[in-house]
Amino acid sequence: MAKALPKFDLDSFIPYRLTVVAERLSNGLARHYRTEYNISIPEWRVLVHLVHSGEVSVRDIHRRVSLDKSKVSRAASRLEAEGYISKQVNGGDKRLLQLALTEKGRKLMAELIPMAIAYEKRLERLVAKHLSGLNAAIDILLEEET
Amino acid sequence: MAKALPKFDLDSFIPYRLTVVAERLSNGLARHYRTEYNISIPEWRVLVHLVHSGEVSVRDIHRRVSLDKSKVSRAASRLEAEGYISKQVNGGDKRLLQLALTEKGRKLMAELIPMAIAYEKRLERLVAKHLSGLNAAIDILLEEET
DNA sequence: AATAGTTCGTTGCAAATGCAACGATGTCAA
DNA sequence: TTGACATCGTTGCATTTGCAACGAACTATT
Repeated sequence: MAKALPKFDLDSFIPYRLTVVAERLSNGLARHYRTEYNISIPEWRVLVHLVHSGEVSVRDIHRRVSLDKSKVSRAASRLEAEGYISKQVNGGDKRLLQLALTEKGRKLMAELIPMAIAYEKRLERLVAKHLSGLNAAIDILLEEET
Repeated sequence: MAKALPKFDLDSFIPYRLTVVAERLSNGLARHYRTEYNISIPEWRVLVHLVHSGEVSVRDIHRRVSLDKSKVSRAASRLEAEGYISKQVNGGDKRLLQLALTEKGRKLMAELIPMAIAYEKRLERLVAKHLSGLNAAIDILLEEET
């Protein structure tokens, strides 16, 4: 006879639930700008960061938007190849890059951002009643190390 | 002159926030059972599903646990190679497999599940005040198609 | 019984990922 | 100045991923 294992329900397990819901939402949004603009999620994050941040290094982005620096580097290369951003070495510290949106990149974001905002508004309407609880919980979990 | 782009803050963007927090929590937990037992997240999900589900096909797990069927298939192969689960063809419908925990697998889960429960309790304590809002919001987002 | 269509699990493959190593550059102390 | 050490962005590489295609097995219609 096998001894009984502790009861455990994956469906109510917070890490699992968060992963599944995050995948759904990210894919839902990514579908929009992936199929129409051929932009991946790492690329999207880099672009977003550049919108309001002037000239910025790979390291800045890496720290700021939760992306491995190799991801940032590769995303930046693709974006530069597409003409959405410019890359140049910093005058002061030559190890650093200065990434910035090009005009083409700015035009792209002028389309993508409203789309993202609309998506977000829709989500917020959906969870309206529990939005503050959701955000408070996420904030707590994000502060917690590990 | 560049025209101003719409204001957009990634840090308050729900899909982004959920992705980051989900990654943190999953990695936090996975570190435990990856380094000590060499079990990946897909493997973990398969195992969990088998605990309370008797004999089950790849398709069942795929649908139940939000894993691509190729992921389930590969996870199952690894778990079988390690001796944690058994695989055999269903007598009735020979396309289907019957996956089941072995005794070794059951012993493994007798250690992993309490660890997961402890982790979850800790998370629940952290967000205690906002737990119901968090769960309600996730439920809503999960129901929503896309 | 034969055919067409569906579903099962596996596999091939291109792309993405995580991580460590690397060269180049910068910092700091002796 | 020199040398040891840290940091920047890139790259190499093994692993994982997502997706489509596949053979095998089942179903349904004729």
